[in-house]
Amino acid sequence: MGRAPCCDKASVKKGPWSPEEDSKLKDYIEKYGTGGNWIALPHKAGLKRCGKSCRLRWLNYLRPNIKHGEFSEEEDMIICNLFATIGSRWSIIAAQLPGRTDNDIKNYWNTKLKKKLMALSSQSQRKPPPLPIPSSHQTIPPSYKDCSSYYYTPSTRSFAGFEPLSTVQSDLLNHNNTFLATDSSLNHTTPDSFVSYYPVKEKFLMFGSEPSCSSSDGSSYGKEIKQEDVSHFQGFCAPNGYEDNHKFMLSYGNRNQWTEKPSGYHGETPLDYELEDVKRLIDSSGSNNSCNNTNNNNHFFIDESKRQEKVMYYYY
DNA sequence: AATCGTTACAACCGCCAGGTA
DNA sequence: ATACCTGGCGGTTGTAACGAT
Repeated sequence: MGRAPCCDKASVKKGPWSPEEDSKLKDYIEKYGTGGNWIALPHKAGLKRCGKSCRLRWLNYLRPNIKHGEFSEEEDMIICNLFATIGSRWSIIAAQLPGRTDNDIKNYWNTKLKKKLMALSSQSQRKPPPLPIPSSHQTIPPSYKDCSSYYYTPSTRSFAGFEPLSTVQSDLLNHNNTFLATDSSLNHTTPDSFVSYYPVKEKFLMFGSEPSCSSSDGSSYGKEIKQEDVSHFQGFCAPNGYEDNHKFMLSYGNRNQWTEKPSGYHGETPLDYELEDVKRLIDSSGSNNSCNNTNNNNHFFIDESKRQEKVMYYYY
């Protein structure tokens, strides 16, 4: 059999927390900790609240070092990056933003950031410029053959190659909209190599993941990204014009290859704004952005030198 | 000043994975 | 082996604050 029920829902208080309740909860946790049992905590602390409610109140509001107020452009950028990479996994995103909670970020995204991007999107109702795509599906611009990946700059209509751009926590990618593949068909069987696909409506978007900072207070809240969890990551996908039948450019190690849409991929998009808008937002924060988080527990940092290279897309 | 619409955010709800009896 | 609890998470809702008319 299991444990006793967590609380009698009929007798617990709901709704906004009063300053007295906040004070009781804060005092209790500062004195005794949570004891690893949120369900028992409210009774011990003299609160008529559900344990879940206490936990939420503590994590989202009362916990030390919680940051409230405006998000910086740098934070915007990190959120956009990670959202584009892993979707709405707010707790993971929050773990990269010191002092921010998943709830905070979720609210911020839903109420402000998404609209900001949508507004940018509506400003640019335009087709992408024609691209100098290689005629063969199996080739890449010759001058970039030595590059692990390359990207297209719309403003200059040019390509540039770049180094392996980023790493990503492997378990970040276990996401509905993400596909992992060790590509045996390409004889590329390094255990930690994989290809990942991130869809964006009509175009496809690949952000090199920018795992950065661990949670703000060193608590267990959020997931820490550990270096050893990281696999080298190269990924790229591209649409076949505006059709559904997308071709994907795979890029990993020194290999680049066009391929068919992966089986099992159904292409529902997590984003409904344009890649360029996201990119513009990221670019708009300027070149002096850096992750200044000095938390010594960080396992990651943002490599700003790679930021401009994050977005790659290709048409053919 | 009153009303209505919008925004921001705190809190709740329901689901799930993992743990425990 | 199984039922069920707990903690964690993402989605959604409720409401106070604010702004426009």
